[in-house]
Amino acid sequence: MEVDWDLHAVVRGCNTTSTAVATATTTTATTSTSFKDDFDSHQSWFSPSSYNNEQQSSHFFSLSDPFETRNAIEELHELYKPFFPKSHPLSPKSIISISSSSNNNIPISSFSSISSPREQSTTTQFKQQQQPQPKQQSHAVSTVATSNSTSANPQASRSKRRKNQLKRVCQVPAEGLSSDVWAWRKYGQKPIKGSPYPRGYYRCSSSKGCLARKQVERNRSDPGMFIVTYTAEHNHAAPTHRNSLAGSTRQKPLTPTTTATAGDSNKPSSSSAKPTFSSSSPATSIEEETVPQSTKSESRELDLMEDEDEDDFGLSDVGISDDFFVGLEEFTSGESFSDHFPASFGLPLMANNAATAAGGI
DNA sequence: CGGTTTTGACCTGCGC
DNA sequence: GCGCAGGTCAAAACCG
Repeated sequence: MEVDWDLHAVVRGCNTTSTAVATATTTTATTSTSFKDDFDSHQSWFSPSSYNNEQQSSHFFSLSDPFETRNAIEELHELYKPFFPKSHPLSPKSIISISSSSNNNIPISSFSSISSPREQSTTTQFKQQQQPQPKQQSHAVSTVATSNSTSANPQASRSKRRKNQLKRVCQVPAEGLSSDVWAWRKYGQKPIKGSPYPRGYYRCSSSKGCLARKQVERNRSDPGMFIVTYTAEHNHAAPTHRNSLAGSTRQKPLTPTTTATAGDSNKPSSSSAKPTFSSSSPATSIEEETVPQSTKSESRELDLMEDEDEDDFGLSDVGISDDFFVGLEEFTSGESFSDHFPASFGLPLMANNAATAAGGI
């Protein structure tokens, strides 16, 4: 369907620093739990072929390229930013906040400084491609920024789920997913119409009361990329460690699931995702694999983020405490983390979380 | 034992 | 008002 453009839009927002964004999307996030299979087969996920009309070189996003990794990570950071405490101004670059319906042009900030020329170029292209935006946006966008509207009451939230919810959409390479600091618990998965990949629904497991939610979906046009949509903010500091890994690893050797994804029911897919990857941590999946490389970039991002303004995204509503950041700083400052983890938050856990997040994949 | 993942069903929002 | 699709819930199974 028309979804594709949505994705593009999203991508654009994430990858680009530039502003124009947002036209995008509502349909944002797509998740897929079972990417693993795909990943295995796809070495070049990062290749933004979709971005550049598929003309671009496949390595555009190759892990080997520092820039690319960095980008991915950056994106992640950005995503999280919104959910971070005020103390950390985040740069919105990759995040597309969906705010009022009518806003087609959301200024995205300044992350550009970091972005490599390449990115920009791609971005531009995107814009062009995306221009035609169907009405969907209108509704997607409709989600307003009332930050937590849903949050306080689960019930309430449910009723208004689609209505006024602040969503931040970002496209991230598998790597990026891994960089999620938060612990996410998957509570659902659904096949999305028009998309071969299922969307995974995650909620923050760090705190019971936390309303933060995340949707992970694979980018149809670029299987290597994931579209992550964040809803609501964390009302607590980032977890220092994951609650437990129990169940996280769930591997079913077979996980034939993946196959399904394509279009039909994607249910099974979710299961496959993690296990298969086998990388280091169970929970993690795809993401982990990539993570290591991105490390530095992430730490870097943190710095950047601080400089950035949340306001651009209206992130101010985040309810995270400063403590959270403090902790982050420590991590980031520590070489150990920075070297090994992207850092989105410099937390090792990320990997786990991300994995889950990723989608479970 | 505690937490996560999976999965089907239910509920709600949205478009027509 | 109806139908579709998305989002969430809850039970069962699984894992460390």
